Amino acid sequence: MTESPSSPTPANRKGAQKRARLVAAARRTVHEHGVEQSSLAEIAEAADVPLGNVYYYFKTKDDLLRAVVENYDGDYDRLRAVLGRHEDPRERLKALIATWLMAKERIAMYGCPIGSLCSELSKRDRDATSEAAGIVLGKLVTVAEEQFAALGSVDPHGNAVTLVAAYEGAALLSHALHDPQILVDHAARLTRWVDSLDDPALDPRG
Amino acid sequence: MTESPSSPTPANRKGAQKRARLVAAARRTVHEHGVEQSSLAEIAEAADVPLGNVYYYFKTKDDLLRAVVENYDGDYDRLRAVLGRHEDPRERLKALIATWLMAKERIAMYGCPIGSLCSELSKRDRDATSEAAGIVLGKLVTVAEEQFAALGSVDPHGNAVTLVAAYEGAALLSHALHDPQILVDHAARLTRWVDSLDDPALDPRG
Amino acid sequence: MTESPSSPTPANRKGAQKRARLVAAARRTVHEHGVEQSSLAEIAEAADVPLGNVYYYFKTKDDLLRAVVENYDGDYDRLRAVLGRHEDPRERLKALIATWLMAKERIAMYGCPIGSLCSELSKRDRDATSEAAGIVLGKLVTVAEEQFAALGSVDPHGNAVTLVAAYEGAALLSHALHDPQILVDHAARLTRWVDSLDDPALDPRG
Amino acid sequence: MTESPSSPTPANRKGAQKRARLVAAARRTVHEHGVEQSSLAEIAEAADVPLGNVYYYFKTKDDLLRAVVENYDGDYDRLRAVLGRHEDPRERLKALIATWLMAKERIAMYGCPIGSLCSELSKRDRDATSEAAGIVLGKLVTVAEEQFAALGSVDPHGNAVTLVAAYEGAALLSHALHDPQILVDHAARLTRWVDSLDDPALDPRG
DNA sequence: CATGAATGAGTCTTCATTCAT
DNA sequence: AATGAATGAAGACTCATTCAT
Repeated sequence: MTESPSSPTPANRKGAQKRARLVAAARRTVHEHGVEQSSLAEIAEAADVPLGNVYYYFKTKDDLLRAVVENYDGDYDRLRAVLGRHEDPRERLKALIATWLMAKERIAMYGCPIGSLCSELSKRDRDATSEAAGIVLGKLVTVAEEQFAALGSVDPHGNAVTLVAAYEGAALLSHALHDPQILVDHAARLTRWVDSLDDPALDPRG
Repeated sequence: MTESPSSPTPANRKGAQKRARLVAAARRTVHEHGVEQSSLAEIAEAADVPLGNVYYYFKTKDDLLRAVVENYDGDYDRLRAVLGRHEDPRERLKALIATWLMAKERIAMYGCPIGSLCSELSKRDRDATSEAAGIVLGKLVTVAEEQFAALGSVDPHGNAVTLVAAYEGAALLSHALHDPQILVDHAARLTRWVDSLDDPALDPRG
Repeated sequence: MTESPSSPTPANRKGAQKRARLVAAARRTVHEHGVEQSSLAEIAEAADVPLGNVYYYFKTKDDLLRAVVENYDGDYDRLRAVLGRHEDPRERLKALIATWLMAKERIAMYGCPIGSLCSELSKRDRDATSEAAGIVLGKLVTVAEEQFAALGSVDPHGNAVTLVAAYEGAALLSHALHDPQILVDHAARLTRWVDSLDDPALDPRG
Repeated sequence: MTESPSSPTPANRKGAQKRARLVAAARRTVHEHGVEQSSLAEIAEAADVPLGNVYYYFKTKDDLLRAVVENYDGDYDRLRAVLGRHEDPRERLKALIATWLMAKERIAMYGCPIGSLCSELSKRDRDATSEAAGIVLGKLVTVAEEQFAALGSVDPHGNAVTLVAAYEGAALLSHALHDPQILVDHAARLTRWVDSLDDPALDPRG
């Protein structure tokens, strides 16, 4: 074996599919049951892959978890594409908030996938893995920051952190209290905030 | 074994101490290493209690976790006492925010103890246990809500949820990005917000 | 759990017995089948201990192996006692050689237990463990060295190394060729050599 | 698959090369890491042969190990050629001893390749394989025996066994104690012994 | 009440070997 | 002949829980 097929070429179509299936199954299972509660056996079965075969694609469980994080990372490409449809940065921010709303049921049921992944991975030893999730969350901040900067915000980073923190907090509460409405209300509030941003006097960071 | 000594009388002082030591050790260990990473053996050792003896005080690991949650619940009594020192509800809210700041190092290192406990317990099977943590978080909302109500807020619950969510989100980001400053900044922002509340026109929920 | 019972006190007689049984079973199994071929399950069964219980006494397989090495180390106390029965160092050396002869059948069948353990452990990663066996072999050299020194040898260490090497080599050949006679012949040769030592002119190292 | 190409003809030059590469890689890996620690995947990668392809050349791992033993066996042809350069059998024996000295660093690091292979293979089930290594060691004895016979020794076989055992023992000790000097000293001692052989009175075998 | 010891199901991981193409 | 992929049987190790004393 030369190397684990981290980036499968079109040559091994079927292999790439299986790998993708494993990552998808892991992503779903980990979101629903948590990192420690998701055994490789369970993930393998969900992906319809024999347990022993998992190790052909991922050397360790941490390796698979890293692939899951990378998979979330890949979501940002799609997110940017969605945001790109809007000219106005304010609209882009509102579109970002809207994406959270779309997943409100799953979030209320299982929490924010990235937020809880960060939480759980940070409690694991392997450093590389636990850092990865934080980086992904950092990218979310960056995406928001770009919009705030385009809006001419005085403190784009601060605004972005505020926005993401508000979302993560709402997701956590919504999950803890089993109340999707919290997410809805928060999304509305954040949308209103974004709408008010052209008036610097109303910036809550002001 | 007749019954678990949930409320130890003065008769078994030593027993109560042991129980308290176990809960304290579990609280600390679980915060630092996570629920699944904290074995009963580890907790027992940290509490200096023989492993076999743990089961006299707690029938199962879930039982111990529930006691930890109750222990956090007990913190509210102390919190109310602290807040009670101030007449002005606005000062009380600011005192609440200040308590978060005091723990900023541990929070940046291990996350909000209650928030991450909620997250982790929700992924466990046993329903009773997983609910418990959410209730504690709900109480934090209630404490804040009381102050907002005293302030004459139009939507005290909404304000309270906003406040707690902002804190939990900031804690999560601060933890994920290893940056205590995020908590500091957020505390300042929230304090400013509370200060602005006497003018209903500035309520961001307005 | 405070600590693995590395040195069981008389208090836990039964536990100490079990531990000893495990070490004895491991010693036998490892000698006969080799380190890698001896699974903990096999050893546990040979010791009549449930597999899961093994880990109460030894945290890892390496830990158990280390105990086996220490067990061989303990043999030297008995060996010294045996040698102590003789006044003349020459007689002691001959007694040492005689002990090898007594085990000739097992040696021809499975090799020298210490020699092959050294060989096998050196191929394992964990340093502490692989060093241990070498130390035991070193002690055998030391025991011999003391006798050569008492004999007034010019190079007691060199003589001791020669003696032990001759034994280990004979054991290896005897094992590889399935011929206990090699050990017998070598023992005779070494005995003759020891007998000739009073005459320095005949020292082959001379 | 028709038959394993045990003796590859010029027709499949490339195949023969691959096979040779596999044996060489296995020989090196097995010497350094041991039989059980050397996985086929590791050997295949060291030989730059795809794992799946190994089984075209060797039906099983034991098969490959047998080829490694045969490869050591082939070394004797070269050894005889080297010894053949000397007329005097005494010189030949000294040349044999010199070959051991040349490898002293690797021997001190990993043990005698043949000796440890014998040790390890004898612990494996498959009889055919475990015998093979012993045979190779036996050939070494034979080579030495021929020289002793040519010298007119009274007990050429005994002398040969003594010589090889001395070497194997020295290799084992040198390896166990991480001391190449042991090999150097022993080589010197054995050389002196060989030099003294014309005088039967000095034969330590008496 | 206390506790050293036991238990057994479950988890990750490795690897020789086989198979489909 | 060649090879990427598959497979399944172990093996080491963990841990909540129970038991005997």
